[in-house]
Amino acid sequence: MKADGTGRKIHSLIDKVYHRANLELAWKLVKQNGGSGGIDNVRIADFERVAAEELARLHQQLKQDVYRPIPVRRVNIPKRNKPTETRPLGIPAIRDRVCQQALKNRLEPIFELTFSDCSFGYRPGRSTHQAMRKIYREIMNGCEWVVDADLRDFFGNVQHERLIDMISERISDGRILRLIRQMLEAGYMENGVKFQTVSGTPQGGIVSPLFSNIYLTPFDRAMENKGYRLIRFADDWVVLCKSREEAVKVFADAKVALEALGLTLHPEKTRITHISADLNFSAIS
DNA sequence: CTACGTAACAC
RNA sequence: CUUGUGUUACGUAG
Repeated sequence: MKADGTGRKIHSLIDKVYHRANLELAWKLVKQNGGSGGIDNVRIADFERVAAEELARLHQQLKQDVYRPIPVRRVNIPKRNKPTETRPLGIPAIRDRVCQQALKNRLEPIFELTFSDCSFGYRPGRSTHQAMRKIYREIMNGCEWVVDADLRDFFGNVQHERLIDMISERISDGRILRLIRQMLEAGYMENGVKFQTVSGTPQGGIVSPLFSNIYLTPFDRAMENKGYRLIRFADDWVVLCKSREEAVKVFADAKVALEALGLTLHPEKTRITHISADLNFSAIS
């Protein structure tokens, strides 16, 4: 183990994680089969025995470096605001979710230290409320022009090689890096047909939100280095500007920074506004 | 602070 | 077999 090996090995983190997943599954099972008679103790005991076996197998596979994630199950759900459009979820198997949780537990404390102060999405101790407060503070400082932007299919366009490069700046354990690569390249299953994944990190994966912040941190830094007042929540970000001219420049610079990551702006959800309309992360469009 | 549960919000 | 992360509020038990 190298510099990042100060923490526990990933397979030693599995136990706690699995306990949670175990209970969650047991509960689903009870709800499915129980119905009238309440909790069926026999079924839970039976389930927990199988779960314990699965856990032991997972430990063993990770220790011996023979663990392979299976393709995620893809299901398209309608978007909240627009019922016509759908969003592809990639749902990993329970066993793989357990593994991802253990991975996240290990990666998060390391990468939290590298994240920018302007990043508010999916981060412990940070909320939309805090992001809003920062926006209002900048408006009070005289920033009346708002660049309001969204990335086109961000989760689907994460480039595997770039992401792994970024992770390897802090993680030198080759086993962990191989594990991440396998998760990214596991592919997906839709209507019983297997597809390969050339890019993207599955929406529904436990590590995906963390990956999204790792992937966009170079963008955060690039914008900060230009002196822009960026506030980012996942793939949704705003820059507060003192003039319309500055706002126009933000677009050009953002485009360049995003291009390096293989990302483009969503044209319909990206615009410049003046603070006459109200502003928040939900009512952006 | 931990564990179980409910609800809401963001993406 | 509609997922995930994060935040917040509340209830119960330590």
